[in-house]
Amino acid sequence: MTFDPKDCGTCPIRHRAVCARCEADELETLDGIKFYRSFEAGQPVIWSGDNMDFVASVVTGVASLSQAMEDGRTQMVGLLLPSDFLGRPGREAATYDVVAVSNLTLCCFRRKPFEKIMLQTPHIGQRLLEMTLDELDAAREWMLILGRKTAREKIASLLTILARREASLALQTAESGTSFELPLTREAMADYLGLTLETVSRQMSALKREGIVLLEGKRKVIIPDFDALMAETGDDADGGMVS
Amino acid sequence: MTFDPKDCGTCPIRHRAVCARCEADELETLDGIKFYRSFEAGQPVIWSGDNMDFVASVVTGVASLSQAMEDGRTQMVGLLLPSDFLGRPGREAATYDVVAVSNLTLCCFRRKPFEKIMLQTPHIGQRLLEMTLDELDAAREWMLILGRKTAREKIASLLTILARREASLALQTAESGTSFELPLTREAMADYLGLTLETVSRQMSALKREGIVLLEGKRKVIIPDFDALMAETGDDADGGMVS
DNA sequence: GTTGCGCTTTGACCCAGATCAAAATGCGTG
DNA sequence: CACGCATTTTGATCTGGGTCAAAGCGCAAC
Repeated sequence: MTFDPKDCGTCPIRHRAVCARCEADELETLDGIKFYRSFEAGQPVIWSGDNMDFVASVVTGVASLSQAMEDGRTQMVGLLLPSDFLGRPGREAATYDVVAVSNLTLCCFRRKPFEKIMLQTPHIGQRLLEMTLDELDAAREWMLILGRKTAREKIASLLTILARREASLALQTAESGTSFELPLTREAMADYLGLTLETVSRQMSALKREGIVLLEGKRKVIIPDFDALMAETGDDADGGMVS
Repeated sequence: MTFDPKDCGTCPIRHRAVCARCEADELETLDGIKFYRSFEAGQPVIWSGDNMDFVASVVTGVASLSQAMEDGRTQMVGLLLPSDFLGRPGREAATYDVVAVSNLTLCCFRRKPFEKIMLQTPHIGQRLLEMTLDELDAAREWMLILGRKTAREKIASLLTILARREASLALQTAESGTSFELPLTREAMADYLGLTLETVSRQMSALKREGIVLLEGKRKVIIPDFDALMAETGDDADGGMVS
């Protein structure tokens, strides 16, 4: 449960180019209230309705936010990768179920002190606004996927989103085919896309059969021709996608 | 095209209880760069990709944000009622198609000056963060609707959302049955819910037939028993919904 | 090795909602 | 009032993805 503080180098609320003036104070103050928590794949981080006395930033691993209906239907509504922010300043209770999709490390800040620091350091609020607006754009892209795309387009869209996000993290751009770790089970993919796991499996098999994606082991996805995958998403050829 | 400045009393970025200190300046400065624009029902406000040199707040009427695929499939991704905010500080181009769903009046601020004022008045940024987080919660609720609900549940959910939002605007709480203006065509409802307009029509007819909603004219919706409608949404009986 | 268990794949069938088509309902206009 | 046009309703049929069921496929533990 102990980590090198530099692990939190990804912490996005610190990434500010401007105003070196208060930068030092800010880091210092945030450092004073931060602590790390780790979760194993599959473990719950918090349940909807629980008291949530911290906010956090993902250091490593993947977490999901999801909403469940009482009959068991589940929809994932957020997928948090390293540098993503979890929690809402000013809110007492968690609004969603948060689960560690893979092994997960969070850099947490106790909520009350964090809110106080936010008032003193406009930067943090500004940065948080940026991030929230980006998340909102991503949510809206996701709404198009859920509402209007076919199962095949949904799968292709998810794969391009994951490929892009992992690529931007590990700034290895694709030259001879992109590849990335698929951290999601079939069921998690289904919950992301509003499908059943059987349909996800069938469409993955179809894409594999057609050579649009290759699977290595069960986790590694290889995309020999990214444009060919893009063509299956239903989006414009150019970068019509947000984020 | 001229409006009484107090029309903008709904302008949400001014609603701040705290800090009377800079309140005066803020209002003054914002007033200096604001102007009004009106649109008739059906008119486009801006197309995705267009240069957007303003941000705005809805004064009266309803606007929609939507995304279209090149084959014509359309998904609404935002529905703006009075007091909602339109546009993104720091972004040059519009990301979505914005259409006036009903007659619409916007209180606009030129983007560049607005961004400058934002830097000077942390309030505005804080308020905008609040609003954006609320919108994100709404978007996530919407994702559950799109991904997991049946057509009937989708319709019921939309009606409760509209009833609630209109009620909160015109603080007339329901005593003997709620009622509200339905500003959306069947097609707009379909685009909101990821359905076809035929399915929307059929489900509306079914709810009408069963007495769960009454229609007066073509715009007025009466809900004799709000709980009965709620029971059709698939959500928990208690206020499990956000916003 | 083999047993057990969770995850994934594949198959057979079904149904909610899409699609295609036509009629009905408004409603502004000459 | 009758015409034209957009919107909505209703009907008939089709189909993509859901549902139910049964194998496969690792892989960790013994």
